[in-house]
Amino acid sequence: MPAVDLDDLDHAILRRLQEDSRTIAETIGAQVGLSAAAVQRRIKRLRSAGVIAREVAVLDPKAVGIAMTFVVAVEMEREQLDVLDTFRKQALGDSAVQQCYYVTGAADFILVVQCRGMSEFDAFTRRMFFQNGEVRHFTTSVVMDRVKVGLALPLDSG
Amino acid sequence: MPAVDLDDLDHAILRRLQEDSRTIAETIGAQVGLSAAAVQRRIKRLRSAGVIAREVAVLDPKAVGIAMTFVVAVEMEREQLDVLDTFRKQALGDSAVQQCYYVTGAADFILVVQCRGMSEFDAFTRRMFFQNGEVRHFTTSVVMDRVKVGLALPLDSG
DNA sequence: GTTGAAATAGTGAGGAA
DNA sequence: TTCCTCACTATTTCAAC
Repeated sequence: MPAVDLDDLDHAILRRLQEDSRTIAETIGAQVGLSAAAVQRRIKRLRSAGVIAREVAVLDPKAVGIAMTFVVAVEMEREQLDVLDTFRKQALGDSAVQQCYYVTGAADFILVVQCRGMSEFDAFTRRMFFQNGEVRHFTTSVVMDRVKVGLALPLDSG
Repeated sequence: MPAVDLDDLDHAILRRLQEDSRTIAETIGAQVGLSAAAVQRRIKRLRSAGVIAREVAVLDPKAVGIAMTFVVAVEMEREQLDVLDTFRKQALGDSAVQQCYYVTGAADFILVVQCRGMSEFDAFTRRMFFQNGEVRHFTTSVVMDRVKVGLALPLDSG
């Protein structure tokens, strides 16, 4: 559902909720100059309109033993619909795959992969790439620093 | 603070909260076999221990007019500490940059960029790459399908 | 230490002026 | 919009395991 018209107050509310979805309506209202009830009304509307797709907890990777992040560019053997779809489903079903994008350019897919260590990533490459006859090539980038990680979207005009 | 020991109940709770942080304690308790109060206590502990880093609203890109996603691999002119740090700060401060990873391999940085359209991305490349004398090269992949997008981490052993 | 039950406090939802 | 009330959820307390 595209094209939901949002005013500056909605933007301000969404900006806050993208930072911390647990911020109570009263606090948001004080910041944007609205009553708590009005803020709640707008949030409810944003939720039912699908602007707020979901509200999730973001975990600290180190705290749950996820030591390593990888960015993998995957090139498929043939760009056939069924081949691509199969890979898509495989990525969706694999818990190590945090993100998967189907892209133009040299690569067909770009994955963000989370693992506890190298051996786990090794097992991942085996089941995801080597076992799959349709993967021509993949290049791995080991993440040394997660400089900026989030799903927040820019709400400003520029 | 790494190394927080979590039992299977914590894992189950976290799995649920990674899906939907608004799930009430009673529902989680019914699923994992715990009272609402016990679940609430564990969630509080997970928050203060930093295992739950944050709780955020995830917006629908289309609903807020973000039509395009790009994955950009950036290669810097020189791998000097100050050059890398400057770029890091620039990425952190730019709202179009949703994610930024400092990586090994051919590229130095990999960015996930959100824009309303091509012209906005064009403006982004100008201010981020062309204006910066230290960027040697960058390759852009246009995202055609966001197959899997999230920040959920695998909590299973394998 | 953790747990469940009950009581208290806090937050959200809906209506009326 | 503000205010008020009601329902729901979270948090604390306490006794027991």
